[in-house]
Amino acid sequence: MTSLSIAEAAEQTGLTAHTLRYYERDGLMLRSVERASSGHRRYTDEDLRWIQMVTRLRATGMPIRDVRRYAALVREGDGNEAERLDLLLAHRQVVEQQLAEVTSHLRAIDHKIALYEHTVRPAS
Amino acid sequence: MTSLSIAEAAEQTGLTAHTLRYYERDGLMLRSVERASSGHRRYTDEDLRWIQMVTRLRATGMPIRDVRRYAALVREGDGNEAERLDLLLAHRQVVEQQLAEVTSHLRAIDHKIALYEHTVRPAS
DNA sequence: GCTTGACTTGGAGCGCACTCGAAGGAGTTC
DNA sequence: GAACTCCTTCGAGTGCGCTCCAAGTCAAGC
Repeated sequence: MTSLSIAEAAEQTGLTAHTLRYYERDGLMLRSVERASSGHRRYTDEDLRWIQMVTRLRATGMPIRDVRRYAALVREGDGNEAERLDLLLAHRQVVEQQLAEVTSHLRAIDHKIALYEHTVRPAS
Repeated sequence: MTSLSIAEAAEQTGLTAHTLRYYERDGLMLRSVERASSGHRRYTDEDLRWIQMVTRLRATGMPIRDVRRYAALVREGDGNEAERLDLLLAHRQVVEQQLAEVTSHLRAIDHKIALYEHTVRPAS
């Protein structure tokens, strides 16, 4: 099991060291990240996998507070899988709705683009 | 040609009156909205169509400052269609990339959901 | 003429998600 | 042992996009 410094974890996850510390103190991690004798953080593979999940939730627009709720459920351990599922399903629905909305707005913008392409290169 | 009060325009566009005023003072409108003798704003159909375009750009994640740039180009009048096209094409590319990213993250989340569904209802 | 309600302005405030700065400690390199 | 680098914490600052407030104006109804 490798364990990484915060800078290495930052590089691996694509987040900044600042953000990793921020996530930890904001309750988004499953537990406090382990420390070397120097007090420096040491990230395990498990930490990295969790951060990846957090990244996915964030990248799909889940607010920090909901990620925190989800983390709390996972932290509690077995028995609340139904709640976790509810949370993820609700999120999924929001995301799909947003995708549909953005897609439809994008189509309208595409129409505008087509008009401008006609104006700019009338031959086409 | 109808002309609407700010409250009516807000209802029509789905924005708040606050936001409509904010857009105007932040340079997102094509020109100052006309006023009744009382000083109250009167929105024309043209205003509403423009606000719809702004809404589409915003809903697809275009930052206010870019909407302002686009508004400035349209305000300038004929002759800069190529620039407007560039701006929209650049935006379009960003949006498509984001859609792809969100979609891929969502698929990963769906895997997680499938796992939980298995835990919660093992029979399925 | 008084009240009511919709509107006006300028400017302050807010929620979110970071992002950064200052001051200091530990470990490595010469 | 001095310099350098990487890390620590606490707390403040930033950028975005609204969102709201206070004080005032105007038109209509009673």
